[in-house]
Amino acid sequence: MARRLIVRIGEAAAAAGTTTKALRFYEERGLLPAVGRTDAGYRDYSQETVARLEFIRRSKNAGLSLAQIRDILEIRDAGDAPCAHVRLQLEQQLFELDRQIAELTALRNSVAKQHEFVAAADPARCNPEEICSYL
Amino acid sequence: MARRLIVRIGEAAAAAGTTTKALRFYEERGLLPAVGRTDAGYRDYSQETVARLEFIRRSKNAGLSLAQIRDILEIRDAGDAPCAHVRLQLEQQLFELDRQIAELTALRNSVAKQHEFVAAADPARCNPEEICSYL
DNA sequence: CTGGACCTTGCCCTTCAGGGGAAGGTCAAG
DNA sequence: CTTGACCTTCCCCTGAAGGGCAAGGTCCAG
Repeated sequence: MARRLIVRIGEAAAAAGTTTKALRFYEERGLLPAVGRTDAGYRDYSQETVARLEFIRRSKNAGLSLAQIRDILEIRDAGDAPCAHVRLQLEQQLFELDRQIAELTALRNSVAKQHEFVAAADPARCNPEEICSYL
Repeated sequence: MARRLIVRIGEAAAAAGTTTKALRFYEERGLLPAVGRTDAGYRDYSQETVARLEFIRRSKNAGLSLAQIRDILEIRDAGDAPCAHVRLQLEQQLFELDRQIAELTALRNSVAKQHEFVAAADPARCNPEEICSYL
């Protein structure tokens, strides 16, 4: 049986489209389990871990935080299907995104109004004591 | 002529609805000019500075950064009306807000789609090797 | 004259997801 | 044998806008 060559951190990082720094950081944050080591102390990643990195990348694309991703991974590691939890996370994420969008939109409208005023303004009528009357 | 009593930092902060820490920070960042001191070294704020703090608060409400606010203040301090610059800042701010809103909206739509899938999912059909097929 | 409320500077801490770089060990090729 | 490309841990830095706390000085009322 052809034992797989070891997968060093740089290789795993490149395969996952990220950096060695990120991989160590994920490990520290509990997203990657304690990984095997060579005699010299080099990390040796399995194919499984590489798949895990794929998952992490997809989750990040959905805007999940590392903490949220870690929670999902923990459920899967406990042997359960994380579907229900993932659904909850996505619901919260939707809620949060809606909140942020609403907040930014409100700010945008307010700023647009101020911009209208200042665009129509006569600098000579600005009161220096207010610094700028349109803000 | 009744000389005004000194306005200490705590008083000025309270009047502006902020904290002493913020006032020292603004000074350090160049938003407040070097302020008068009493013999004991206490800062003594003038009525002008309090008006300046009002302006800073209004600008922050428009989502401007301290750096942007400082630039506007510098123009006013140079003796010019900052209208044109303020208009430019507001335009950039609008542009930036639109960009952020578009980005969040795109993410929201993508997440909504994933949520739909996971909500209709059968946990038994989840492939453990992918962690979660819906992310 | 003493207590408490205020002020001063200076220093570290916070969130997030790593990045940069030092000091030192290891591995394969020439 | 050496060189260069890897790897290890450790520690500090980023950005925004301050917050918290310590050690010490000051002001005012009782």
